[in-house]
Amino acid sequence: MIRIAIVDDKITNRRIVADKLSRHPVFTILFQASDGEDFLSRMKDCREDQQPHIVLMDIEMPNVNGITAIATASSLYPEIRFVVLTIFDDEDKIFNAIKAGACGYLLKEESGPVIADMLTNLWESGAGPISPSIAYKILQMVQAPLAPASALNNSTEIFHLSEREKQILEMLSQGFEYKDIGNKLFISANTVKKHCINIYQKLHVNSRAQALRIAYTKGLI
Amino acid sequence: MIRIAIVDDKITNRRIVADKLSRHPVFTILFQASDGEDFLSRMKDCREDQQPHIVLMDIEMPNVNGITAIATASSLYPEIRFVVLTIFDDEDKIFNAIKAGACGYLLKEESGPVIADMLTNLWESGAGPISPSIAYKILQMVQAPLAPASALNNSTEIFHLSEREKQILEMLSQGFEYKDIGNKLFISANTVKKHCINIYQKLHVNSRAQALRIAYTKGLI
DNA sequence: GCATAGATTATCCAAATGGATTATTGATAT
DNA sequence: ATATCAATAATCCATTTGGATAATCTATGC
Repeated sequence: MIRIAIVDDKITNRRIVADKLSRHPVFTILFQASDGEDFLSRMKDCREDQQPHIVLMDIEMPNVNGITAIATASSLYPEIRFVVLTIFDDEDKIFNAIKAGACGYLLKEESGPVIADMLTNLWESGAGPISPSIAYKILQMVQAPLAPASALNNSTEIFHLSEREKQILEMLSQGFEYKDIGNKLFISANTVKKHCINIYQKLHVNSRAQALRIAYTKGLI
Repeated sequence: MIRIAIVDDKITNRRIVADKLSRHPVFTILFQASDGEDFLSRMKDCREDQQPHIVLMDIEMPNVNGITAIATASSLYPEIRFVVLTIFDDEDKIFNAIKAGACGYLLKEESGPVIADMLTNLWESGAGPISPSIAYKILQMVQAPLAPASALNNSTEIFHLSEREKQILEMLSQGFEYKDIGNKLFISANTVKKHCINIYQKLHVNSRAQALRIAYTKGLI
């Protein structure tokens, strides 16, 4: 039984996909979420043995978009496979999603059997649904470690951290505590703390260790 | 003025190197340490603007050996350059030191001018002293990301973490707190905490964030 | 000009963390 | 058989952290 979660801001879209999947008895629709924010908060109070195996995620959504949601959740829940659900084949967005941690993508208008086939294949063999053109771009990215920060290291932007916040996250990763950072930056420890809490909110986590996990695994530092 | 620290368990060795360097007015011998343990503890109460620029480190030492000391300190103090001081050209040990974060090595019997030249060059151009055969091994390591955990990922061993400790460090990195980990492993949160404190001692740090930095940057997880 | 966002600071409070210490058990090694 | 080590657990205590809330000040943009 493959547990699925569907994240899309349009209820009709969610229903269409859910319908397609419900014809196949291997799938259970665990829950549906209306945006990235909603999804992340549902994941937080989700028992670990009841987490989805696969999450189908729309990209364009209010509050927290699909890219950011995948970037956050794929760090926090490394077991879960994230598949982007798109209407059209927007290579750049999908490419960003892959970098954020998605394992592939599906077109919404794909037929029920095709979707079911792709997802069971993902479940059984671990191979995510990826088009040849995207696959080639990824290959290039991996084969060119010479390429500067540009390709791999600009994930900071998708979390919308301010310069000050990036700076403080960096210092957190170096093991400094509030008052150390305050001393170095000539600001109060209270301010540092406030920045940290803001950072956690942007990363949708609630501890330093979780923030650092995202920072390290997504190359924010 | 280049600030130097010398770490060697034999006082005569330290004195010889210190003498060679003191003939060149660019160098200041900041301090000497008698082993890795001693070195790390001196670093802890070392004002940041008074840290050494370059550390000359022997490998074979009691308490904490040079490899472990470099692995720890190069994570905690990324600005500092570590140069291994060896008597003979033991490729394997040097290679391990490079993996741990050393930027090169020097033979102890090298003449004063040669050592001075190597170190000023390191200081000015960033190029550490490395022999061609070691350089080749490093090239292979970088060019073969296919190679499994063997080459890059077995740094766990140099910190002598027990299986349980590795397991708990892993869970710490996932952002779990004491009681979560206790629940998952069916042990008390107090025990988890005890393990953590033992881990910190082995990594020579005193906070979770610092331990995670070492874990991430040295591939322990 | 006014709205908005970022940076700054503070206070109160509950919870988590780090450190020191002690003790028991089981396995391993000398 | 005895010493050592790893894992387990508890207690006490000081410090650090996370969260909520409120306020001020400065750019920046419309």
